[in-house]
Amino acid sequence: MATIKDVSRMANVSISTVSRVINSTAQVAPEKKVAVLAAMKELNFRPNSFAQALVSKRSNCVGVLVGDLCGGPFFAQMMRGIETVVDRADKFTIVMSGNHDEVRERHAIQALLQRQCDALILHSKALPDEELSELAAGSTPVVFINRQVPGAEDRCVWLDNQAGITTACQHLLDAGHHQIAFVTSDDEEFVDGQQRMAGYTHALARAGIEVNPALIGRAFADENGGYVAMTALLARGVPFSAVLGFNDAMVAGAISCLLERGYKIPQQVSVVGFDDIPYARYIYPKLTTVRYPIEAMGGRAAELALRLLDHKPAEGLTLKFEAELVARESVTEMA
Amino acid sequence: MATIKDVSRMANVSISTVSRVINSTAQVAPEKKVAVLAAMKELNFRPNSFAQALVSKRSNCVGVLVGDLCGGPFFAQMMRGIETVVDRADKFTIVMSGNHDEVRERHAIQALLQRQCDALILHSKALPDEELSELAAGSTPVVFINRQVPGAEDRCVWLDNQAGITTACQHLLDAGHHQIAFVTSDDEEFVDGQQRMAGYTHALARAGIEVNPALIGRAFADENGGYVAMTALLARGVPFSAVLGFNDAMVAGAISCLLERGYKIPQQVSVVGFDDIPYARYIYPKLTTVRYPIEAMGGRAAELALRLLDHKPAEGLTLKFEAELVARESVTEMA
DNA sequence: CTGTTAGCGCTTTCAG
DNA sequence: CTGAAAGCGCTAACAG
Repeated sequence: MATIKDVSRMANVSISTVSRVINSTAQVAPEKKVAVLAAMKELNFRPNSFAQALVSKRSNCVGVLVGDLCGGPFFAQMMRGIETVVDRADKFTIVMSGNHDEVRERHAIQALLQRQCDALILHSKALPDEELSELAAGSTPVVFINRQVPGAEDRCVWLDNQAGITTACQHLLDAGHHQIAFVTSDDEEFVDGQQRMAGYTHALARAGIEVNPALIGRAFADENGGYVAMTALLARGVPFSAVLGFNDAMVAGAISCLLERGYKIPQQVSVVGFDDIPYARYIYPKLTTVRYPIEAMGGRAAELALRLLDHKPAEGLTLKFEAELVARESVTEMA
Repeated sequence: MATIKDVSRMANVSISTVSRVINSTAQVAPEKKVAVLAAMKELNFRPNSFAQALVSKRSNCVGVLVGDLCGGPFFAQMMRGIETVVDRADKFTIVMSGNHDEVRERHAIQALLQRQCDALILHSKALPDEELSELAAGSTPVVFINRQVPGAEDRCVWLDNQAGITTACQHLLDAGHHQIAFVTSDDEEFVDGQQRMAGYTHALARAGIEVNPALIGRAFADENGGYVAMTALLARGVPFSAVLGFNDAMVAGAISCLLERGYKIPQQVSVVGFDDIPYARYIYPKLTTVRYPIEAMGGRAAELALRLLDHKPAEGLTLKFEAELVARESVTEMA
């Protein structure tokens, strides 16, 4: 790789001058500028980003902690949102997976910090609030996505889970359903789970319906879990005309289970999911769901991070997002 | 951030000694070692990776070019395979998306190179062979995944597409099907498409069946394309008892179309896909498909890259992979 | 075993 | 407008 020295030699100028044209950090005589540009092209020169980072104390990288890129399209979409805006700012994104594990999340954050990322965007599920707010107090700007860290509310981009489920549930209520089963996560510690449960309870309460515990199925929040939870629900024999799901994945599993047992969807049971994963429209029948605007949220988090690291004011950036209903074919009016 | 100097001062040793304990690059008196370790912990010292990279000419990063992390689980799984082995080697992975676009792929590779990645793993679809082999001839080790670059065969990790489709098709043939439709990509330039088409033709030929062009549906290789292609196929009115798909996504779309029109699957038409995406088992009915071992392939590519950058022999690493049949419920014997 | 020293490639004062 | 020079934090000879 050619260095700045090679360029300066070939262009017959000092390295400072080369540096100036690289960074347009000061005026340079047009003729010299031309010579430098020519030499750069000739030598196929690319400034060494490590040397730049070392001296300028800027890596031009924003580090991102995700759960698991393979767990579904969720994090991939989030990354797309982030990358789009980071890219536009001519910076890089560097990702690490925490796999929802405390030790690994901590390790990943350390690694990101050691790489001197200029800012961090964290989707941490496993780390305690204290640790996170301590991090937020450090010198590197940190923004949290999908989590409300006490004391760092102005750095948290989040979705109103409760309102989202309420929307979904209301849609079912509006269609005349009263016996609505809820298939949800079995992780009691999981804040999203609590909030969504609250949304379900809230919507029902508003409609004057009491929650029937027998209509709540819990399992791991993936397709298989949805299948398992639905199997258990069916075994209880308590009738229901609609199913609300913690997420589309669980709902896909639940639908599989229902279909296998000969239920007609939506004729016999209506179903609504949460997330609007890309496959939602290819599930049979096309899934009515509530859209998790994760890509937009990722973008917003990135904008916030960029503002913070530029010491620009971050006012005017909306941090709270809402899930909107996407009506497709898995819900029908009660007879 | 504390520097090596701070540590050396606190531990009353020279920076060289600190460097030695950091890298265990030479023996250090036990007492001093203890002192250094203590100081490092006390100061929460993390070596500046840019300084390390600058002087040692090693970034400990492997760069990866993917198509689009959001396009489905494919690249995410590939990344998981890669990250697992890169992580084990205590190195980092840095990803960029090329979005199957020539200009962006080129730009991403340049960016990766400028970041002085120690090695590159490329999933390039858009760049011409020449450009790729030129890259491979450069000083940074490059391995290609999912593409056979002439002259760099020992750096290409690939799937035998033709054999995979042949396997899938044979499964249908074995079940007694003779009229097998093929729903495939409409991109004639696309090598994978050509190879899979060849596999279809080959399997049929081997069974003494002539290919009927009216049984081939082409469209963009995603779910929507599958829907479109199937619609067109049905419109032609040529009977078929089974459908083979270019990938699971297309097949999901095709199934949607069939189901909508009241066809029973697999009773009236058997279906087999290609890829075994995670959702394959949640598609209704559970999809019989052929597994694309992309995670394993990613891992293999990473192993190869690691060997290359360590100048270790790469013999013994299998570069060619085969897709294996995963029989589920979307195929049935002909009456 | 240990300290001194010379850079890695680049940015940034500071004098001209 | 331009060049010289001083580092950024670290590793790797090279002498002790």
